[in-house]
Amino acid sequence: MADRNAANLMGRGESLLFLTDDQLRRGIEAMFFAYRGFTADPDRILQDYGYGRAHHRAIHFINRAPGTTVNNLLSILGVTKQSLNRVLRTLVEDGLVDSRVGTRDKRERHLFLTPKGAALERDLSEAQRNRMRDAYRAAGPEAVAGFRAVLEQMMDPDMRRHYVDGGDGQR
Amino acid sequence: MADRNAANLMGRGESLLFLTDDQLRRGIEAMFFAYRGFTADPDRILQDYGYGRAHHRAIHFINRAPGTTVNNLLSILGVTKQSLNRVLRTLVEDGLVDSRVGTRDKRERHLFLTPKGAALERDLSEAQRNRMRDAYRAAGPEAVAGFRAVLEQMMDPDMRRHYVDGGDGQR
DNA sequence: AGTTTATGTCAGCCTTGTTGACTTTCCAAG
DNA sequence: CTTGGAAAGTCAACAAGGCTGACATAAACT
Repeated sequence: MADRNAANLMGRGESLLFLTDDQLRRGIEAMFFAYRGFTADPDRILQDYGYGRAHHRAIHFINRAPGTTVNNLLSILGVTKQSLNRVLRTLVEDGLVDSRVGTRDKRERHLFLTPKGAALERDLSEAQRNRMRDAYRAAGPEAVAGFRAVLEQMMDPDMRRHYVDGGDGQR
Repeated sequence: MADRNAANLMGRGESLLFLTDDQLRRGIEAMFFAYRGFTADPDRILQDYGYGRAHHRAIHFINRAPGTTVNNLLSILGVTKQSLNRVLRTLVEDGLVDSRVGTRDKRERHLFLTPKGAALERDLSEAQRNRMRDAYRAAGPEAVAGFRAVLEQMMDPDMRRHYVDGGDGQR
């Protein structure tokens, strides 16, 4: 606690990186402010439908891995099944998600977006992609690799696997 | 909508960046998973105190700019005063935050961390800094610059000012 | 057949966001 | 010196989306 401005020499032979507390604080605040920007556009769209971020997340990952089970979704989203169920139920009721009983294991439900659900997904992801693309463009190509590298390190190790492979369908 | 895998040539003469929908999707998911990791450690600590993320955010920005007013905090946090007030009230009641009536303008309240509040702040920010430092180290120095550059672009423009300058105290 | 495990559902609670209505305190302009 | 408006705070009601606990059903394993 005495030497709060300790410098750090990186072992990669590339350059000197000063990880002062103030540098780290800026990184922390950058995450906070950027995440707000990141979710702002979808949030606006969702409001028109009476949905929230939880619905967006469910729709996103069902779209990425059609036919995924509820349990798989749970492990990705990191919420309780009760919490997810509430969101899923409204999406099924509103005809955005199709929930089909598993053939191999009838305990499971396989989830799919209906055409209506896929339409909303496109709206949401297009807005988010546009924001991401603009940020990438303004920051430049080298920045993108660094961005992804740091974020990947910031994840909990368990989550990294959901991130790297595209997420299984119904195997 | 026909050409979903459109390639993008960056105008910087540096390199070719392929911003496919899949590349952008990975960036989006990286943000989602990384933000969870980013908040996981503080969330655990806060639970012991019966506080939530809203308390953390208030404590963080009061620490960064001691003597800041409620209104300034509102513009940084982007919530309603009723929402912030509830959080602030519990922090004052619990003796973590000191709310002093302004001398120049007695309508304003200037906010400070008490020693007890500063202690919790250190706990929280130390955990978060450790996570950030580890991620930086593993990703390497070049990555850090890119990380910060992309995040800065992802913020809403209004927020960038709170990010760049350290945040005013009582001017 | 009976127990255990996996999965999904229902009910109720908490935090933290929202809006709306209102009061108090104060500064500053007419 | 009065009045208009900004800053701060309060109360009430509500919604989203976390949580835990209790429970139902299907499948799997003795």
